Amino acid sequence: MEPVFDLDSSSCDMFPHSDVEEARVELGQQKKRRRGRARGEVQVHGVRKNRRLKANDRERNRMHNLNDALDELRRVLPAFPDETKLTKIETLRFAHNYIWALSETIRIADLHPGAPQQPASPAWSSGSPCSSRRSGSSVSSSPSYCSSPGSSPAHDEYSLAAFGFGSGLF
DNA sequence: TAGGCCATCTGGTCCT
DNA sequence: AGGACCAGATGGCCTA
Repeated sequence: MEPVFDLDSSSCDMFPHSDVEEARVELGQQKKRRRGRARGEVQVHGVRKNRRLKANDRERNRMHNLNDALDELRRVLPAFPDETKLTKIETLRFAHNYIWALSETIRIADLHPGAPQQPASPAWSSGSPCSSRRSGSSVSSSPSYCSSPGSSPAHDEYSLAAFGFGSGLF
């Protein structure tokens, strides 16, 4: 039922256009092969096709910008030695927890000006957010992640666990 | 091989 | 009218 188009071959002549080929070459140069739904699955012609191709281009750029922003976010988050890159959802959740933990640090410092403070950026000596993330349990279903706006990621302790360390990421 | 993650395409909707 | 944003669909890559 589903039309099959081989994107890596030139057998798809639904869009036998040079701009398509250029995009393919460009993407290839960018180390990423074109993936996902085959272009030309839905027939579009003339001006409409042109608009579609431009819209695809913009959408691609938009997603690239979004990914760049995510990379920026990964860079300012505490790094993990020899760790693989956080996934998108992990990055967002970790950032959420991290911000919360920093806020807590400030709050506690305000409450107890003289007391020694936990470092805002603890040394990641043990555990990692990724060590368990690909081992069975889904990140998105992790029980320790709190998505409700008013509550904290970890209510009863301020520790690495607050960042999602230890028992799964979040 | 199944499941997770991701890039891309696509059409719809909203905004300028 | 055209661009931005969004969600669904699709299929490739990778790991357990």
